[in-house]
Amino acid sequence: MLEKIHLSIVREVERQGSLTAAADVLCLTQSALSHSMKKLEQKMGTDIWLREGRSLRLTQAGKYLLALAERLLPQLERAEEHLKQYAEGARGTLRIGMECHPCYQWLLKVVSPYLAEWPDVDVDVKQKFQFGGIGALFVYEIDLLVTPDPLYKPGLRFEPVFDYEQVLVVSRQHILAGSSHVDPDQLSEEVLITYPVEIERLDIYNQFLMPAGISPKRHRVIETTEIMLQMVAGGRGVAALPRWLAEEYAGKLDVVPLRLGKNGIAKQIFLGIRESDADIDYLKAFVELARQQAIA
Amino acid sequence: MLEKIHLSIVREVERQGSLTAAADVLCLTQSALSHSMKKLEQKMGTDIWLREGRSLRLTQAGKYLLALAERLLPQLERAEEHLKQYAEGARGTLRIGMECHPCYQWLLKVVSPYLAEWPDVDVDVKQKFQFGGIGALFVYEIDLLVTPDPLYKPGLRFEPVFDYEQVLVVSRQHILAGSSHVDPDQLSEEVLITYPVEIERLDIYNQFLMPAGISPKRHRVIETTEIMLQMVAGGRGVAALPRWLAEEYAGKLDVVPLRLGKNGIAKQIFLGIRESDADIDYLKAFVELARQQAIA
DNA sequence: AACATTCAATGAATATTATTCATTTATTGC
DNA sequence: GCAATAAATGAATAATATTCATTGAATGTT
Repeated sequence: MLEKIHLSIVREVERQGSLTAAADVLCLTQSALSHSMKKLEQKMGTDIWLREGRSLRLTQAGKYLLALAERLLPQLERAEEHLKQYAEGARGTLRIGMECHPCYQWLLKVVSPYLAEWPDVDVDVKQKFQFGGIGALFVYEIDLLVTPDPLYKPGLRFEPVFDYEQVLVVSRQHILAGSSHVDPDQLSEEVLITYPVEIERLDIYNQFLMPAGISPKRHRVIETTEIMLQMVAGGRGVAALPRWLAEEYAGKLDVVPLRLGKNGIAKQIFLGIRESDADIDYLKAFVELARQQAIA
Repeated sequence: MLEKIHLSIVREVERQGSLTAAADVLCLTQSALSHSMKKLEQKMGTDIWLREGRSLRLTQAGKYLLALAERLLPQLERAEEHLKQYAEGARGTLRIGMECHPCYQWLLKVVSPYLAEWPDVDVDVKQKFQFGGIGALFVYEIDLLVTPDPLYKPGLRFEPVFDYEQVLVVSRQHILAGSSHVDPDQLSEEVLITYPVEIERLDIYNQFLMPAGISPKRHRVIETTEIMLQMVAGGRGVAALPRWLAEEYAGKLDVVPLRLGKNGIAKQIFLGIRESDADIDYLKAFVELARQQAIA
């Protein structure tokens, strides 16, 4: 009744702007699409498009179908790929979602031994999700979520794999460089460099600056850790990063880590999976490996 | 390539136990199913079933397809119904999920004026979800979630609609009936009656008894509010319920509400929707009506 | 051990459905 | 007003799904 082809047509017409153009992409004729959709409209008893002049505008029903298509087609397409992977003897693809910028460096350390141990599993890392990491897990967009922000909900399972301290990184020439720790007000005249994330999600804001009612002089956003640390080393600002990351770079660049507040900011990284995937061997193995890597 | 029919076959074979039986249900012949699946297996290059004697056992690829089928087919089926509803001039079905037992009584008060105001919208209430209410929202199993437990995540939007106090309900003959409030230790010799929910999710446990290290003498589980209150009135135990609910029954049954602890337990009901649904008029209207009802 | 059943697979025949081709109609831009 | 573009339509055809009739293998029965 409602078939995959209908969803494909609705999606492609939306992308291409016309039946004719969509037909080209789908390797069919305009006539074929027209007939297919006409039949569907008749069966369902409702129009999908309003014929306005020589173009089509989605009806409410059509919009509904479009949303359905955008949601289901990727899952079907992925399924086909997945089946072909099985055919090649591969186990599948482990799709990892990252909700935590600096975790990327840590992840790399886990992924390389993992790939060696599981030659028939591919790893794919995604960083952008329409509905956030949790949503991506729920809708099977990813299989594993790396996040500092776990969520104990039915259907999902989170496990801490790594503890670390979030520290301030400053240039070795910085006035604060020798201090045992920094207080919030010492940052009021600094340029703070962070990853491009909503402010509320930054620990240095909600656990350090905000409680003290302090704002930095300026806030700069930078995508990559390397450049961020280059900037810090050059005295262009300060950044908040995991201590292990800061120490790794301390050899190469003129940067030093500083404790945030007297007690420091303690953080954890969690791995989240769907409960129903809990006994997939190659997934379990990844979590296990991550935990070991964290200890080493 | 991978079509709806393949998913239907995999699901139905699993349900019926054989190709032949599945064929009957699907109004096709055994041969048709065999040919269809064979073609898929050839295209994908992987078997879906292992032929064991005269029966079929799913391969790993097959299990994957089964999971996909169980996930996608309901959405496709729902879509067909939905389109037909559009055809009949109806607006659609508002599927409400409930994660909060006593909310049911409250919901009824909102639903009846809503149905009157929106004659072309159907309302459907669900209470059981494989992946919890949040999961159900994410996978389009429901459109609206009624819960005391909101979750501010991208893709979802929660809104408080109703404040109330959670109180202890006891029989009018109970020794505590005259007290201004109850303390945790006064429940150590009581039978506590609750809805069938995991203990950790009950406020009376995690906000009242557990912090004090107290357990009730016994814990009984009852599905319906009426029976629960009948039991309480009969002196068979005590229950924790919203104050407004308790007061509603106080006229009919010999029960009295008691504050839990000196300050009482304050609760809120939230309505959650998908962000992408935020401008669907009949959904907005429901949330609006719920808020008004709460004030009245 | 023989026989009847049950089930899936298979190849060829057939029915069904999807797609194209050739046109028509309507709209838009020039 | 004319060319260009887009969708719809009906008939012809191609593609495909489905059935029919049969086989072979496994299971159950006497």
